[in-house]
Amino acid sequence: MIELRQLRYFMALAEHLHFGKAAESLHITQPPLSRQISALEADLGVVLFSRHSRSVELTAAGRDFQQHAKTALAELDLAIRSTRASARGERGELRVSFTMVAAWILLPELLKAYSDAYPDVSLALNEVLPRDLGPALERGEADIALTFPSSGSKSLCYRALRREPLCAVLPASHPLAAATEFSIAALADEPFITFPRQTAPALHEAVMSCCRRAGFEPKIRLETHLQQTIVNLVAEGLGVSVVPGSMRKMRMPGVAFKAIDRSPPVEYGVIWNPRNENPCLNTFLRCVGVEETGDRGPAQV
Amino acid sequence: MIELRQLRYFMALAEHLHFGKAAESLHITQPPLSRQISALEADLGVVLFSRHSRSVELTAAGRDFQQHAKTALAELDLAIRSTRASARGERGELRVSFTMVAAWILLPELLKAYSDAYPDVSLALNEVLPRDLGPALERGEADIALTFPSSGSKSLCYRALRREPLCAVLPASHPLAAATEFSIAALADEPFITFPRQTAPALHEAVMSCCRRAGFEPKIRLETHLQQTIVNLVAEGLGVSVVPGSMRKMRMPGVAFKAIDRSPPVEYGVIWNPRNENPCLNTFLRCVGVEETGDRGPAQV
DNA sequence: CCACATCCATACGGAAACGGAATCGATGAT
DNA sequence: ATCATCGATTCCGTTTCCGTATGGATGTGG
Repeated sequence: MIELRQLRYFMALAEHLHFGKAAESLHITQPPLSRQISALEADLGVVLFSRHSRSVELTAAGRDFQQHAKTALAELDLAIRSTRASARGERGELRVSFTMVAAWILLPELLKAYSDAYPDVSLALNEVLPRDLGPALERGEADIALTFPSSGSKSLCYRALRREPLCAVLPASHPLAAATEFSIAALADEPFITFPRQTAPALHEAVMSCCRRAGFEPKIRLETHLQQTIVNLVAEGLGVSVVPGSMRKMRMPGVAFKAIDRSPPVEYGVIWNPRNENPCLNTFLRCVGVEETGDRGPAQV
Repeated sequence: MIELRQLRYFMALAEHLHFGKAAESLHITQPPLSRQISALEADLGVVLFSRHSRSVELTAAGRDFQQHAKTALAELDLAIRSTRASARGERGELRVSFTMVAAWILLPELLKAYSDAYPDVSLALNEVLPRDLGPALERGEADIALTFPSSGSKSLCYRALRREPLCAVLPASHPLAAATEFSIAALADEPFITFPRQTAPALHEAVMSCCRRAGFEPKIRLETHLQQTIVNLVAEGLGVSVVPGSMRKMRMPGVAFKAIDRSPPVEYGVIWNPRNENPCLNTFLRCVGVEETGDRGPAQV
């Protein structure tokens, strides 16, 4: 059976066309080289070199073998370097799941920084509902999720990356839309558009405490999952809402955003599965400033 | 240093994802397989398989390595098969030199038969003057020559393949052109266009003996090397000539070909260098019906 | 013409690598 | 709790490989 040693020896001899010189370049002596070349020729059943009295030269078949062996060895070298890069998380695939809200504030800058630092990692983006992030990470269908803190499984890790205040959103036609002074308490009697609690418990709690602090319990008229759908419905005049401040970036016509005094911060961050062995996950976490503690503790919710 | 054995073992394990089954498929026991995989991982500095309690699976880097290793092994297999084919003369390059005259009669059928039988041999055709055939073969610049017998070097081999009679060629405007009865003796006083003797001694001798048998010595007006140039000059009315019968195929307007009674045959064949190691030469010779006697005797001239 | 140098092939001995049998340790299954 | 499964480890006999020394063929220079 042919071995790589024989190929390496062959390539050296094909280059030097002299057993002594080739052996020297391989840091071995001449007899082993002679034997390995003979063994290779015997395995192939083909004479690769014609040994004349004063010269060694490649046969036609030898030149053919040299061509192919060169590409085979190059392919093998590529395999080694590529695999090492893969293991270092410098190449491969990272599957990023995110909710639309996170996309507005976190996604662009994080992905820009990461793909600049690791251009050989292909990014597979997938926007999902907040409630689907946890299961996707658990099942290994995604490597990292960008969203608010999740009350998901205890086996996932979470690190906060950004905080921002909430803001009220109301139809542009609403009397309060043009007011210079705004207090959330003014919305006490307005119909609210919110989302189911289990979709994003932390965000839901922030919205609720915002209202309670102003002394009222919101009257919920509609519930839908995605924040941008909420803004869309507000634009249609169906109600008002309280959403993360970065939703302003939507620049949706027909709505007005209003800052909320002493708004509780809503937090965004990354969630991942510590059992995930994708090396690109480590490079990503390092890139976004998460020091890997190595602990596999549960997510901080 | 990585060896092919490790790649083969790796591929088997990557396929079976079970050390016992993979070892069985390799006709070895499990311990050596474990060791070789470990050694491969150590050489790469990369963990290729994640061994869990009840399952073995490829890591991301392992999948990457599998991809590249597969193509590298395929390239190597291609190298082996291609090299063996090369050695059998089933692929490679055959450099065929020939004179124009041989091209009319020998070249098409021989090359058709050969390239049908050996489609992976690329043919490099090169038309040369007869006097250059021998040196080209001697210097290894050509593998085979199609021409008439050469008085060239004693180190070359020759085998006859075809014989044909000579024929006279004269301008269409010549009084003899339309004659039904023709004898070469009628050209005794015509200016002849021939070629230098050393260009093709055997053919030259045949032409001369043709005339002498008719009782005259040709009056040579012009000499040029190539037979078709001779026919061109005859068409211009510069003289007459005696050329191989297959020159009729030129269908040159302005000339008439006349059969010669009891013409001495002119012979065509192949010339090659017995020291030439190109395996395609052997397949070519076998293909055209030359049994290789293995003797390295001089050419039969 | 003969001694010599060059170069590849071959013979032999020690070292390293390999494969096989037995065993260990960990993990699920019954 | 017992057993079965599976990969890792240990130990040993065999094979393979490398290095030194030598052989054999060829070309060179005195």
